[in-house]
Amino acid sequence: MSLARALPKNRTGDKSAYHHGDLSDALLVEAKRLVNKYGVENISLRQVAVNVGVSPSAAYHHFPDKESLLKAAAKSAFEDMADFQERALQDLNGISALAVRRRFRALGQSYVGFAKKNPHLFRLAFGPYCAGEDMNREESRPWQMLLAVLQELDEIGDIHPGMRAYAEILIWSTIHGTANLILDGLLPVETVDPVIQSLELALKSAGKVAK
Amino acid sequence: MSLARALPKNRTGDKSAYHHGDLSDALLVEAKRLVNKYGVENISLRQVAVNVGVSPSAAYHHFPDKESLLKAAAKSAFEDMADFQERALQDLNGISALAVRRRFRALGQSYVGFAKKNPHLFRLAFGPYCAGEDMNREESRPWQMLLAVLQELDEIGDIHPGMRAYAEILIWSTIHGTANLILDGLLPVETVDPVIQSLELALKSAGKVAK
DNA sequence: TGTACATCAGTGAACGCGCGTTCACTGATGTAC
DNA sequence: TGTACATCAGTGAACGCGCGTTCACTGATGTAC
Repeated sequence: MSLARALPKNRTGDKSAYHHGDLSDALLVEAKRLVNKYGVENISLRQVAVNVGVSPSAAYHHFPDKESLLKAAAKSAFEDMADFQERALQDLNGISALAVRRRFRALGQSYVGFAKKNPHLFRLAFGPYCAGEDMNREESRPWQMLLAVLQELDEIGDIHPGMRAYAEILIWSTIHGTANLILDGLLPVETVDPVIQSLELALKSAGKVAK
Repeated sequence: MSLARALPKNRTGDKSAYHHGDLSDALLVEAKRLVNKYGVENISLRQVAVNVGVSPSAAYHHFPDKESLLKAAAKSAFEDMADFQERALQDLNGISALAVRRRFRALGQSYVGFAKKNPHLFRLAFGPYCAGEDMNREESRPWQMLLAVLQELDEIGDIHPGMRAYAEILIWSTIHGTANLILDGLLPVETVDPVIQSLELALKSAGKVAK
């Protein structure tokens, strides 16, 4: 019995189960696992199937082709990141200015934190397999979380009126850029805190921009 | 005679030349061309060689393996971007505050402009083939250009002392993030100008950040 | 409750393919005398 | 200037490989009567 075969084949643990039970999900999970380990360009449908304990052709009953599987994985990875950020905010309740600012920082830190912890998943979530079509910024959870925290930040007077309009986009770009540059080895991890602090500073008080 | 064979084989145009003349460079150029057309994960050493009019094995006299060729291409793509930015600054001389600010904007715009124009090359330049080892931020031309312009911006009083320390990193992160999000289809191209303007605003005047 | 049968979700062999790389080779070039 | 020869930079056939996908199949499941 091969190692791969020894993996559980279904939810109920029925050893002789011919049908997997939740193959669709199992393939997705294993695909993400392999992507995170080797990078999206280094994984094969066959490997995913074999690791799940199923023949490669079985996957075609659940996904029309490899690309579909990877797209599903990308979408799921994006949600994983949103979960990760949500967990980071979980214990930071409170309505004090201090609490609000802590939430703002946690949002940025968790964004970069997820990328650092799961670089290949992070790349998958944003790369060509997710971008476009059904991926909508406005409706994504990370975006919504950012909107909410900025709203709070605004309410405690931490956002200068002149900075309000493009605050979301400025912040998202900055944090996303920081995450990417860190993954590329072009910025050290330590830069994330100063960057976030600079953003706070920038939001709080801004003069008029010259022509 | 195949189409590929019809390509010029050397610099002097000698039709019957057995030796190419500058195969190393030709491979590099063609590799970049193909990457830019199909993305780095979709090109093969063989295709590069054939397009240049040479047998696949010939490449091994110039690069130990495919990875080396791609690394060289990545490095070259990065320099292409620097060239692109330099050209953008070329006609923006002058020492007036207005001229300085124009240069600052041009730097950001050309960064995103290059990415937009050559998305796959941009990704190659930053992806896993360039990151790390001999890629040094401090010494890279884009970084040096940014340093210079920020210095100028500082001299005309457009940078609040509190923002000076991390200005470079903040700006690079932001512009890099904007470029990436645009390529991913998560931000429209039009956001680049507001983002740059927000940055200017942010730099110019910043209060103290609360604890 | 038992049986017939349609449907679902697997198997496993096979396909053709293009890939990176190796190897023995050979034509062209440049240098020493 | 001519010749011998080492070196350089190509060729092309071959290697083994793993890939995505297809196909005819079959075991398991669920439903109608």
